[in-house]
Amino acid sequence: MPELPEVEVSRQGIEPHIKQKVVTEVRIHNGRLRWPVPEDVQRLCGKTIDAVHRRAKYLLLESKVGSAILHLGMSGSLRVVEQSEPLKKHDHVELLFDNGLALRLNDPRRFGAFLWQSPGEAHTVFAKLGPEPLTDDFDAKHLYECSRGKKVAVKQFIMDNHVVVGVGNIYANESLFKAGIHPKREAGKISLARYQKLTPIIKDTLAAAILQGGTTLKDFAQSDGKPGYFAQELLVYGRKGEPCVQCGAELQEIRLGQRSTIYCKKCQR
DNA sequence: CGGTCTACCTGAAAGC
DNA sequence: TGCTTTCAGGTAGACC
Repeated sequence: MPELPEVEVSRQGIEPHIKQKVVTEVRIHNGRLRWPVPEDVQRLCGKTIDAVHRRAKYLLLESKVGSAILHLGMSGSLRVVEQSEPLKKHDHVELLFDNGLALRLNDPRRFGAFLWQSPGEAHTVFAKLGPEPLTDDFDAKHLYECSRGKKVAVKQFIMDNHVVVGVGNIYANESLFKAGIHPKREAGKISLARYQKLTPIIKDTLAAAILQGGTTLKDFAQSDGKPGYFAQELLVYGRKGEPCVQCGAELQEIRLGQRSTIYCKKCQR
C-alpha cells in the first residue's frame, strides 16, 4: 500500500531512467483506472521528460507540452524494464523511451490514476491539498490552528489531505504511538505542546522510511525489482494483540473511519 | 460548511 | 476441499 515514502522512493527510482529521455510511444493496455486514462496522454509521444516531481502521493512526469499525473492508489507500483520484457498481469499503462526502456504502471485493484495536465494548469486533484509534511510549511502551529474547533479524532485529522498530505493509515498509527497520543482524542482539544511533539515525529517517521527505501533502489530497472515495499520497523501497525514494545501491554484495535487503528491503551492518552 | 459515509477494485485470507 | 465472505485502503464526491 503505497504511502508517501513509497511514492517518493518510486520517484527517485524511475527518475534516472526516464529524465531527459524521449517518449517514443504510450501504450494503454487497460484505461479503466480510477478515472478513464485520457487520450491527452498521447501528447507525450516524441517529447522529452524534463523532470519527475512529486506532490502529495501524485507523481508528475513533466514535458514541454504538459505533464502525466500518476497515482499508485492502493495496490499500484511502477517498474522500469527492458521493452522486450513480457507484460505482467495488471500492467495497465506503459511509456516506451528512446533508450530501450519502458515504464510500466501495474495496479491490480485499479485505484490508481494516470491523468493529464496542460502547462500552466493545475489539475483538480491538486486543489485544496494541505502542505507537504517534509517542508517547513508543515509545523505544529499549522496543526494546532487547523484543528481548533474540530471534533474529529486526531488520527483522522492527520490523515486528512486538506490538513497535511501524505500521512496514510500506517504512518498515522505509528506516529501517534511514538507521540503517546490516543488516536481517538479530539483533534481540537489537543494542546500546542502535544502537536509540537507529534509534528517532528511525523516528519522523522516519513523521512526514515524514504531513506530505508532508497537503499532498495539499486535494482529498480530490473524485471524482478519490487519497489514500493521495503523493510519498515513498525511498532504498532499490523501488531494487534502483540505486546507493546514500550510497556508490554496488549495492543488494541479499534476502527476509525472504517480504518484499522492499532494503539497501546497504556502509552497513548 | 463540517462531518460522515460510500464507491471504486482485486486478491489474499478467513470463515463455513 | 471448495465455495463464500470479509478485509485491505486512498481519495473524490455524495449526502445530511
